[in-house]
Amino acid sequence: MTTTKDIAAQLNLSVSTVGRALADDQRISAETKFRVQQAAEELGYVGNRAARLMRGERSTVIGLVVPDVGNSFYSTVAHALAETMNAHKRQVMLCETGDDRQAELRHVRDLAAAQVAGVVIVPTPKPLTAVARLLKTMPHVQLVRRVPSLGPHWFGVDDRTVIHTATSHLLELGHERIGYIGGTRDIPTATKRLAGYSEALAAAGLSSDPGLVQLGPPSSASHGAAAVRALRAAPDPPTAVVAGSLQITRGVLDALHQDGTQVPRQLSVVGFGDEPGFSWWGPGLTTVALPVHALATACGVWLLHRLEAQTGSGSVDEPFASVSPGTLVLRGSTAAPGSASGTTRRRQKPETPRRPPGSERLTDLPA
Amino acid sequence: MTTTKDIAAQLNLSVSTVGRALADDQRISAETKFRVQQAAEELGYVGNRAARLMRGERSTVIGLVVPDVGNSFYSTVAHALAETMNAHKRQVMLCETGDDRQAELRHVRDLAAAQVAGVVIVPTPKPLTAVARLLKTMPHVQLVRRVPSLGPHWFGVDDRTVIHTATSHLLELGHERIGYIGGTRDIPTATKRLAGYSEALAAAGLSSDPGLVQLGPPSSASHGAAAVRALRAAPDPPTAVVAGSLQITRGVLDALHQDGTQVPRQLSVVGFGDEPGFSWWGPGLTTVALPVHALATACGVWLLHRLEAQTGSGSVDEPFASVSPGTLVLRGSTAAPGSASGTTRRRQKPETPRRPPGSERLTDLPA
DNA sequence: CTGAAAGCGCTAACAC
DNA sequence: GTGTTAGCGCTTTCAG
Repeated sequence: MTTTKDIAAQLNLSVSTVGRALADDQRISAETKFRVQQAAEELGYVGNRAARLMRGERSTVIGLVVPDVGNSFYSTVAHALAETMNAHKRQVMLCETGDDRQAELRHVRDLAAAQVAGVVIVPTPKPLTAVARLLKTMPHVQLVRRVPSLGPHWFGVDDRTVIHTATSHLLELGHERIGYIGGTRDIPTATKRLAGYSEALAAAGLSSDPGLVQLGPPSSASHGAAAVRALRAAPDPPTAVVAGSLQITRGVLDALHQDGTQVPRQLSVVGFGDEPGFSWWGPGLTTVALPVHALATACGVWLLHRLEAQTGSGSVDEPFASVSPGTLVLRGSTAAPGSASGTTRRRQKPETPRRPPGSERLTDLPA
Repeated sequence: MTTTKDIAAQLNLSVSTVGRALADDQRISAETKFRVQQAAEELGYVGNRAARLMRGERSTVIGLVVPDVGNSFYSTVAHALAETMNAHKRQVMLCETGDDRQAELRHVRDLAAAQVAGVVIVPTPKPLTAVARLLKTMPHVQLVRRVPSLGPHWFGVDDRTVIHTATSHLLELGHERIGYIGGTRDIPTATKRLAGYSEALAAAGLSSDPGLVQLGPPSSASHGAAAVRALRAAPDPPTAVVAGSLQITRGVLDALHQDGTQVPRQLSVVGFGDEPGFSWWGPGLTTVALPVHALATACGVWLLHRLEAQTGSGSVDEPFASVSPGTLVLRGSTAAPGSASGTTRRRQKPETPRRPPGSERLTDLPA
């Protein structure tokens, strides 16, 4: 590795002159600057970030802590953040927790050791207290999931409303036995979603039947598959189901496809999140689309703003939270229970598409 | 930020004693060690990586340079690598190029400045020469795409064979007019894939009709959509198409779904890569599955091995290249041209699934 | 067993 | 316009 010293030696200059020349300092003669640039290029000089960091310069690295980038939800987040940070000459350090608290702690500790400028974190359900302590020492925002102990700054979706809307849609179609497949109650997000479901039922004057609720790991497609089969196999099966996470949706779709279940005739389905392929599934999946990319971008921009503001007057530290409503995308997987259309219509008959292309209806949710 | 100095002051010790205690050095008394550990915990001490780096310690960070993590192909790569590095207490720095050479250079320069231990890179089509120069100074491997100027180490798939097999499958079914939708020739990978297509045709004694080949940006779904529509609209349209990239496959599927094209009756389709959802598309997509996760993991493991070997005798630097064959997954989207089954069979009739679940045939390709 | 000192690469005072 | 010096936090001689 070439250093400023090397290039100083080669040109018979002092290191400081070289440093100043590279920093384009006013008081260095144009000629010296040129010679230095030349030599630097020639020797393949690359400034040493570690040294600069030690001198107190702020790092340009942002930590991103997510459960799993393999999950397309989080890969979208990673992409959006990388994009945003890239535009501001910053780097992203990728950390996967696999929803394991120990792994989360290790990563946050590493980020602290690396002196990162800031952190965007999708926390595990119940982070260790050490994580909270460490995060206090660096600017950070929570994304999607929100754990109060980690701080007030958060960007996410309105989970309660999202599932409420999904459930209400089915209620409006006339369904009375609506199943819900979601994450376990230890995850705050999952609790809110479950509440949205229950409240929608309550608002319609229906009592919620515990037999219609299946909770399990939210990041597991197999939970979704098993749960929808369990619901269908029950003595008094639901006429519709709401999926409470992206992976659960995947599992449900796979199971129904494999079992040859007729949707929406035998069962109406509302998904969570909108992925490439959800529109081709059976009659097209009615689902709640979430503005993941926009959310992550907003989160990144906010963090950047905070970092820059912090450099000046350190007063822009007021708690901030942002919620995005989802968007209900109406496709073919939902219909009135036992409806005529559901029984007579051939599912996905290619000659006569149910709707012309691009005619999907989008319904904005109330904030 | 607490430093060793702070904790030394608090305990009336010297920094060196504290350092040794934290490093669990032999010659420090158990009691002193304990007190130091205590104080460190209490003050929330986190070792400063930058300082250690300056002392010549190797970084634990690995750079990952990809076109776009939003692309599920690369998000799988990122996941696999994060997982692998995580298991070895290493971090991953995520860099997106968007297939832009300037962005690629900036990122590689940043990685060099950060003194990363190694780099896994999916290079842009024609990297700037500065990128090659920089990469020479650090251990690196190319992934998927291969550019000779960047070095000999590479992990990828056998692109030629993959598309050759896809094409041969259609030829065996009796197709004679087979379209190919791929990436432009400036991308090495795309060139090899095109060669696989041409060679398969040649081997069957068919001359390749330039009108059946549509080249464009490989990461653009809209290219795939436009291309398949163009092929179908041509005076003498193909009876089958092969898609030459993941995003192209997505575009093709979307277009055919929107247009209500009957697959495989009107057109047989072979995809590239296997994604969640490809099995539900229409009659199920016949496609070439690629072992992306395994490939990226192998790549990561190799790099780790190299890094550790390098510490000892620096002789394990022999060129290495690994190719993985794909796996042809046979589903419903391919059939003989104008075949009886294609014309009479109802597409994806749910009551009687074409095949029982899990009965997809997998065909291993020859290496 | 512990302390003092040097130095990694860089920059910001402080000379001249 | 350029050189000298000091010090960021840590490890690692070399002395006690």
